[in-house]
Amino acid sequence: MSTPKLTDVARLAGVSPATVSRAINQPAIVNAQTLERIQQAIQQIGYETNTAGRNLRLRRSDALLVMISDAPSRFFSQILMGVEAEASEAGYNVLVSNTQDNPERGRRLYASIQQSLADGILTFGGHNQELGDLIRNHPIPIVGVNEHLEDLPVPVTTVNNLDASRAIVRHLLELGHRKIGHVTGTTTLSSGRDRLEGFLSELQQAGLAPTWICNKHYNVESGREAAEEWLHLTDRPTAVFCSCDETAFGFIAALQRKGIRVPADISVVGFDDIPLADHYCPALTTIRQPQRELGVTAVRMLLERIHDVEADIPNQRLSGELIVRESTGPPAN
Amino acid sequence: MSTPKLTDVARLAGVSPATVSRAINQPAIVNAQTLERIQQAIQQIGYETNTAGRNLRLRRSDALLVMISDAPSRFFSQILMGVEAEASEAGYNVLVSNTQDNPERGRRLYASIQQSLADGILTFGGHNQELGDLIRNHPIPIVGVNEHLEDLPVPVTTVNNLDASRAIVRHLLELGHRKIGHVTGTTTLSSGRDRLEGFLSELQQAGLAPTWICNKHYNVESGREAAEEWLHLTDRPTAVFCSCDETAFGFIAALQRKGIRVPADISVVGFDDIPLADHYCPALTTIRQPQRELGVTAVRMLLERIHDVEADIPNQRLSGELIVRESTGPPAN
DNA sequence: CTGAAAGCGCTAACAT
DNA sequence: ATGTTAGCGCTTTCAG
Repeated sequence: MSTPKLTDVARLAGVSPATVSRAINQPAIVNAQTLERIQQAIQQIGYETNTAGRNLRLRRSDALLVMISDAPSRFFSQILMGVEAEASEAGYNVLVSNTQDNPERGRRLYASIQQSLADGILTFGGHNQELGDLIRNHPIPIVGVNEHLEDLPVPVTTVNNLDASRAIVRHLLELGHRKIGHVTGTTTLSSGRDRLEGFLSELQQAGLAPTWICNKHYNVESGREAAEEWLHLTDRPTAVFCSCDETAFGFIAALQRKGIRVPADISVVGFDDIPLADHYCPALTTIRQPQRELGVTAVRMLLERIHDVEADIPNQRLSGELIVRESTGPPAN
Repeated sequence: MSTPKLTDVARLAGVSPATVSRAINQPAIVNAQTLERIQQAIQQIGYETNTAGRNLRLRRSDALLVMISDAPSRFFSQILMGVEAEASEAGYNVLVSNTQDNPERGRRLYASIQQSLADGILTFGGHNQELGDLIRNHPIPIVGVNEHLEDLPVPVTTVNNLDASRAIVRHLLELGHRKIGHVTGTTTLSSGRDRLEGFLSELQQAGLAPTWICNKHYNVESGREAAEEWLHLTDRPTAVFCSCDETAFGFIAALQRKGIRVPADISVVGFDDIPLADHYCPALTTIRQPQRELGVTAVRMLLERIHDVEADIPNQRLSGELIVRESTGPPAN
């Protein structure tokens, strides 16, 4: 005998299918004894609601779609755990898809919703033109994570990159540094721009100009490349804010290879606080991002959006925490 | 007007719904001109197949479920990318779920299949009793990744941990090391046991006994703890094989903090080849795991399994590659 | 090669 | 409080 269905439960419990459905979805409105009988029948027969049947009837999917880019290393999994936990809590499944870089992306996203493959979409990273056009024409439940989606009417959750970067600069200033540099992240992404802006504005507020701005991306290689540049600088900054931990590691490793000591010769700060940050040598001063919370928040916003696509949902800025470790100290002379 | 359905296309094209269905699913058997007309109608009206409707009818889901544990850092995302790519290629969606540590896991897994939420399951890491009982009673399409599922009749794809570990030991022997130690991974996992076994067997073959076995887990902290132990050893190994890169980093960092130089004072090897390995100081000698390929292979096996649950699918052992970098060298004296 | 009809499993009016 | 009825969108026999 194949998988039991609602009808089987109904027959066994001696009630109509509709009552079983009610017992499952609105137990409150069904007679206590009947409910009891139905629940026993469900147990006995091992009944499980068929998702396809329910979805077809309800015209929804109980699923959230997570769009990721091809570079999921940057604490993607941590955020995903938060997403999964919160979605699961709310009775949603999590679909993962990687068409981020596909030009056809916008159309496919929309299709996912339209064909009730997913009830809402979480998108990591930037966007492309197609997506923009699409969202403007057809409001679909969609929320951005980590990065702003330019001028699109899409609510977004991010860490407060501006404040965090300012805190870093303040920390370095307090240590006595006056010549401070920044290895940027990807500045086509809002996080990269915000971190740069925070860096610049706090410096400016202290009446200082940046000693060095090195335009790079969020990865280890960038750190190594930045180190090469730094070594050739005539006026070297005594402290450098790297836009993410990986970049900081690449930067530090390349410098150490040349005999430069951190923090004795140069102070280095990262951003993210990946697990390794605390165990590097030197342990890395950095910003702790609330990764899991980012995921949780994103899902909450998305669920609101699903509930009411037109709802005005404000962007959420979660605060990062400065973690001071060994990689920063007073300037050399 | 709401989302167009098959009927709308049919009406527009002046054919029956059945023909439209055929045009979509078996274009070959429908008249070329009719097909043309239907395709135009689809374009015009912007039709997308409704997944729930199709799934209900076909009693399947077009989805694969990925079960993950709460510790997804260990190159989880990389493998997931491989999974996503291959699944997507085959027309499947990827669901992510995190009930790994939940004792109710087995039941829920089975439910996922039964209620056609997913057509098959990919499970990362070990298993629990419930899952075992379940699989024995109800064969469901399920494939393991990275770790063997004990004595369960579940095909598994892993890197060849034995051979890789042997290659590491051989490399160290060739450098002249005779006192070699191993910081194990989690030995309740098959990968941890296999790496240990490979280590031991290759040493034995060289007529040597292990100088040091330190029982730990796959994380950075383990590396730090192992370093503490190493420092208190009276007979210190001149080379240590850490069961993963993160452990190696934690180990190296803790040693460097005490003024021990790698590889001058001690050689260290990792396992995995995470992006940072090449950019650490010293760059880490390690085993490169074919992460993406692991994901791809797992999906292929799972699809076979879905096609025929009883099919006899052999385990796949992918080979790892020894990458020699700076963290290993000849022994001190 | 195409159409008519039935039904996958479920839920929500509407009726009692 | 429960049953009856209809139908979500699709595919697939079975006829023609």
